[in-house]
Amino acid sequence: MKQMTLQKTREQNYPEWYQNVITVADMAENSSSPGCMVIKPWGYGIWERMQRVLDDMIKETGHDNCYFPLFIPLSFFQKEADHVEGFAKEMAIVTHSRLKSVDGKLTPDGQLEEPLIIRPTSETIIADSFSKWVKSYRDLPVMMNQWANVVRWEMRPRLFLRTREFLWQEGHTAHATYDEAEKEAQTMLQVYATFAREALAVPVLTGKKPEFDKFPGAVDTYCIEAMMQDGKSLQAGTSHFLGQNFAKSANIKFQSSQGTQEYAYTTSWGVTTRLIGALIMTHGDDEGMVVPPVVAPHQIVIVPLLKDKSKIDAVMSYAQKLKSALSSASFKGERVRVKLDDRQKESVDKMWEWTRKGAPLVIEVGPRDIENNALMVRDRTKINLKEWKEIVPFDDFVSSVTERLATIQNTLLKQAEDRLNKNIRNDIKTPGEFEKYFSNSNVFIEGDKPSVAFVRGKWSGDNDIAEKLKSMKINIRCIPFDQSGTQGTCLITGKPATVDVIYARSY
RNA sequence: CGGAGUAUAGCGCAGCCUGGUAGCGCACUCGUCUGGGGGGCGAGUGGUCGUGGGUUCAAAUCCCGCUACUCCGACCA
Repeated sequence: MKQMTLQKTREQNYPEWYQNVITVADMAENSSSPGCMVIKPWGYGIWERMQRVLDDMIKETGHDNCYFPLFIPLSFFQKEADHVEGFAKEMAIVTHSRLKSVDGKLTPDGQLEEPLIIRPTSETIIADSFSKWVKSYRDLPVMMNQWANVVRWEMRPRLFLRTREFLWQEGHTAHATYDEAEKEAQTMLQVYATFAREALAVPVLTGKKPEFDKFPGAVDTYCIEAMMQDGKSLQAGTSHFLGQNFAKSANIKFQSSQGTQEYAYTTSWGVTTRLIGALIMTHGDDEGMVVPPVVAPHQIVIVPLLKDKSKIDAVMSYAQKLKSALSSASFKGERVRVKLDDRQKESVDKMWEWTRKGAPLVIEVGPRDIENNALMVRDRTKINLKEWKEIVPFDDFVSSVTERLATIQNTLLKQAEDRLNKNIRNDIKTPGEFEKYFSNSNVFIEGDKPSVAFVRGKWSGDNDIAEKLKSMKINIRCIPFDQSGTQGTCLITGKPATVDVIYARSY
């Protein structure tokens, strides 16, 4: 008899299902500090894997890691008008430096001359350093990245998707020319798209944000957008071409080869722990989490069956033998990550725990397997099929493990890709059809299909449609790079239009 | 910050209307039988019922305030 661990399936209530997955996979929980999360080992392990893979890609493209302060003087934000306006409503501000006891109550004391902002993003403070480092065109480009935490005082937090404090990487670069900086912003967006696809098995659309939805202070904002299982869009990464805006406000100036003084062109780009949310909503199922092998902290979990006490030693040494046999196997250039779960728990419970956590392969080994020199292999992506469990000869498993992990990674990508491709409507040509399509105000899943997903259609380019979009609860997610160039009708205004955009509900 | 809801054991809930000294399922501990799709049987551990006040002989229960959380909106990665 199958027992449901999740309280809600995706079809019953998608937002609750999302929370349930995080709980049953033991990835994170709400902290007693309001709006903040505790990232637990399985969730943090996934983040560490993301960091490892992406960090290599960032370094391969010529960037170095460094670290800038958590505190940013308030005045720095005043230097860039759009920037301060964009972030003003969500800042945490340090105004005091100590506590004193007043009538037994601890009260802030030692007011600071100038308040400090806990960084919501680091453009201003990094630009300040860049201005000291850059004197000559020979000092350019400067290509930096930092892994850090940031704080944005969100009103309605949701684990991984929107929390007051979150972890991210933020890259910041400065260049001598417009073209070079623009190219850098594009390059890093492609790095993100490749990372999402190949490491996370999350296919994304790439494009540019419309003018009214840019990063505050940017000339252009590029983004990768992923489709969640409920058809909503999640911005999974952004890359900004900042032009000379921050260079001018922070005075990043250099002498050119012609001897003239010029302002640098800067970029910034980032991805966050929100990607873990993207992973859950892309691959999770009604049993829990499913983690793609590339980012799985443990790709293979060995669960020994130890109930027969007379055979504990034999089973454990057989499990150890398996673990060491696997240690020579590799996947995508890295040693295969194997966990032998020897905790004092019921083996069936351990098996289900790793299933809920989404470990790609769970291997059970027991007395029977020693006799047959075999193992029981469970492939997380086949949970609803008969082949979920499979008895495999020991040597066959060891020699096939790389291929098995590759198949799981590919299966997850293919599923996500199919969902993305099947749920982009290209055939909506008039405002009437468009309004009808999005008339369903609540997003939900029917069977395995979202009720409402993406529409690829025309936009006139008018920037004063924000109200109209808001009333329909949709956004222009991006202006895709691959434009068709065809003529058509703007789905919002009804005017003639040539620009293709992606319309969708979003997180 | 606006709208709605919730708050009782680690988790999910009942009890509240009609006040009388705390209950169920899962989890956890011990024993036992099981054993590769989430066990069975038996015995246990665990709660000043979110918080402050009021009514009452008596409050989880009735009244008032506060806080937190969840969902919907606005805002955002």
